[in-house]
Amino acid sequence: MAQDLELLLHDNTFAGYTDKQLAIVEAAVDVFAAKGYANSSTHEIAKRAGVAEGNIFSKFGNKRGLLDAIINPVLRSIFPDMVHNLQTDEFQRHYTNLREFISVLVGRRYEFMKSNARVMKIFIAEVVYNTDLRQKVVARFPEGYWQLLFGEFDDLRQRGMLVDWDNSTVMFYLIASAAGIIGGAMLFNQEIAPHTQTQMIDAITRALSPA
Amino acid sequence: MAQDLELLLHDNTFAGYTDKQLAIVEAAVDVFAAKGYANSSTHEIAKRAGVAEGNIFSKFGNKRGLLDAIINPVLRSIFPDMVHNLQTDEFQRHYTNLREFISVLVGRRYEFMKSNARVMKIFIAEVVYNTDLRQKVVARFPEGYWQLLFGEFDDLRQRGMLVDWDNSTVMFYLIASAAGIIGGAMLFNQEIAPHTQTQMIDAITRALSPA
Amino acid sequence: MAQDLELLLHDNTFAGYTDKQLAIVEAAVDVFAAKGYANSSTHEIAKRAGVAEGNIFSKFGNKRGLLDAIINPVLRSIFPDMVHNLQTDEFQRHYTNLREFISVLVGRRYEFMKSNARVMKIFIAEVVYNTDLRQKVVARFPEGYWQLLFGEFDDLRQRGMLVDWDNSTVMFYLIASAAGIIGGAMLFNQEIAPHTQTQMIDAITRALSPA
Amino acid sequence: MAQDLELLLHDNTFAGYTDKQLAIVEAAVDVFAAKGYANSSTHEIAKRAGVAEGNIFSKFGNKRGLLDAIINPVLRSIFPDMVHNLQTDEFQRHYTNLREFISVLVGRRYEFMKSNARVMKIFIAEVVYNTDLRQKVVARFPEGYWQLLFGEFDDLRQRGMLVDWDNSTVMFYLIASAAGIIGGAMLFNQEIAPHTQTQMIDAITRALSPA
DNA sequence: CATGAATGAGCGTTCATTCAT
DNA sequence: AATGAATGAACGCTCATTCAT
Repeated sequence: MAQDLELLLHDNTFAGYTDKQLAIVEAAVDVFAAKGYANSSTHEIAKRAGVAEGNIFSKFGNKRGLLDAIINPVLRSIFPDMVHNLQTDEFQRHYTNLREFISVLVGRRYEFMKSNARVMKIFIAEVVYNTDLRQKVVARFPEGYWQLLFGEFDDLRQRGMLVDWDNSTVMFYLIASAAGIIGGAMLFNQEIAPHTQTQMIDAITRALSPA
Repeated sequence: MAQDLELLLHDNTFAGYTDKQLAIVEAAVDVFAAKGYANSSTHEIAKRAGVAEGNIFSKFGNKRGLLDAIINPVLRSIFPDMVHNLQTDEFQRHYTNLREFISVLVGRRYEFMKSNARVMKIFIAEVVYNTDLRQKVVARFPEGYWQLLFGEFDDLRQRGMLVDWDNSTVMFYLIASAAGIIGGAMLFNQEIAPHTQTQMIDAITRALSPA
Repeated sequence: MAQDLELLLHDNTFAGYTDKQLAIVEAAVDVFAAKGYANSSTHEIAKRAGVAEGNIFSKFGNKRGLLDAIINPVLRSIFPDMVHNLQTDEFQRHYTNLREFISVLVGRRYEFMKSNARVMKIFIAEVVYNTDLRQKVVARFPEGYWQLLFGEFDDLRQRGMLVDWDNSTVMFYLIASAAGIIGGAMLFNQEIAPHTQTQMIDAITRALSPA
Repeated sequence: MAQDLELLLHDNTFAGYTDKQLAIVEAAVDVFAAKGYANSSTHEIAKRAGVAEGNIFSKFGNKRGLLDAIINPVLRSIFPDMVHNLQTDEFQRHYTNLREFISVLVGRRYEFMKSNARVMKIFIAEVVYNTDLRQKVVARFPEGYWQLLFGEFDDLRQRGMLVDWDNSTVMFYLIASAAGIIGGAMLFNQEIAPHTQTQMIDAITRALSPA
């Protein structure tokens, strides 16, 4: 939990929360991740948080509001406000090769997910049945982001370092295989050893290299 | 649904079902896939099936029994009884190269999943929170299966066609990336065009080829 | 069961019953006695009888009708049609002493109850909550019966063999203590050994003898 | 009801109950006694108590818990914790004759049952079908209790005041006939007039006196 | 007569939510 | 803000009863 909360606490969502309210969020993350949102009761969450059930509703309005309070920071964190990062972060530098590029993109996401496994599980379970949320995720990537990312692809391809596919197909393979690898590991509660991480990134790199 | 039922009807699980009982299964697949098992009510399923609610319980015992009736055929179909298939099927032939091997293994699963998208969604959602079911899936792969699969890996590796990793790491990448690709497509209700299928299999092949 | 049925079969209620219908009655006696009428299901009775559930309703109308078919013979048997017995049976002879009188009255009822333990249990449980049935029981004892019984009491009292109480009080003690003794034994599924039977009858005799 | 509650309120089981929770117990005693536990619905109990049905379950867990809350005080009251009462109460004094002894033992129970008729009815009906509860009743009489009671019997017998039977047979007659008398009275909702009480105790005394 | 699939009212129970304290 | 008793709609489920075969 400490890890999960560490992340959530960096989000301004939780500024001004009382100790009890934070305890509710902590407990909710535990319970939602263990049994799924629909199978969790506000009674159990309140008990685990050591507070009265009413507190959940005075702060979060309803059970759904509590879920949103957990999910929204994920939306903001894993898909950080791309507009602000455009000039900095992932695209400010020039990658000398495909492997370095993949390593940064995937590695960063893996670190995040590893540190926030329970919150991520809640988020993903919600995304599966929630079309609105799915569209919100897509909406977090503004036009400009794709331009920069695809620009990076184009650059690598011109230098003969990237397979000759549609940019969107490249992106799909990158996201899908990385998500499969990370999700698979999480499903069995296992970390990916550093050596294996290297192997995985090597493999994705080969996959996206020209034939 | 037509597609889903087509599959399920080939499974002997549904032999002897009355029309109403089949209608319940059809409706349940619809509702479970749309809202998740926990958020679905037997009342809604019965209404959609045009049937009295009691029928669900006289046939399936309880709500969970209805889920099992949907899930068990998946277990039998996507992970067929490997013990009996050892000499036949996927391992009877000799693959001339890695790509052919991957193409058969992955392609076959993709076809199945595409035809049974809703049932698969139900199955996967259940696996995430159900440790028992996860172990059942694992148990469907007996020792002998791994020996044959890994023997195939060893053979390909000796012929210089497979990356020099642990067999289990190879397998993990293969399953995880394929699952990510197929799951990602299903999440957005999209088929993978034949051309893209080729690209994906090419990519996985490169990923698992020696450096 | 054999014993219970032996009794019930002597009642003309069961004349013309098919084998299946008799099997239903047998099964119902078992189940009602074990779990109580309200906690027994027609499904279980039908299963135990090896017949389809519908048979219960085509023969007995409803579940209550099945209970009545079991209870009515008890009403007729344990409280036999007193009018017909007036000249015969219990009051035709002259008892030489109180003990002999009690021995016949109580002994006969005990034998009946021992042979029909399960049916009696069903009957008693029903009587507790069923005012109508209670009144039916009372109604089985016509005016003439009391006259004869109380006449017997008066006779014994005049001969100095019976306590100087109201006849109705004598009767109450007689019935209540005998019922308590027999019921207590049945509650723990135990027979009363012949030696103990003698002791009990001796005791009741002393209880009702003049001080 | 007032009477019943008077008793139950003296039991610490009901300390800390809210008004509504007490109303539930009151209503449950009414309904259970009138129709039997199995035929009573929580809906009816809640309605009669003027309370939402959910309150039953938040306080008592389930319907059975409500029955237990009614039954347990009976267990504690009618069969008080004998271990602690060994030196006091019924056995501390020396009875000068059998009648006095019976009068205390039976009279005390009769007073209790008369004041708690409905609760007793519920208790007895439950005992008939509940083997566990029957054993609990038996378990409330520890070894030491029997020793004292049988010691009292032995003492009376040596003084020529008690019939020459097994102690357990004496006890059985005592309990069974008293229970039959009290139960019979309760079955027809009638009190036993003081004069009749005297007669009954006299009768039991004679029954257990030497021939 | 016999069957058992089908029905649906009613049950015990859960739980998000409200609100007086 | 904090409490938890109270609420009642909705749930999964049971079971007496019906009826087409």
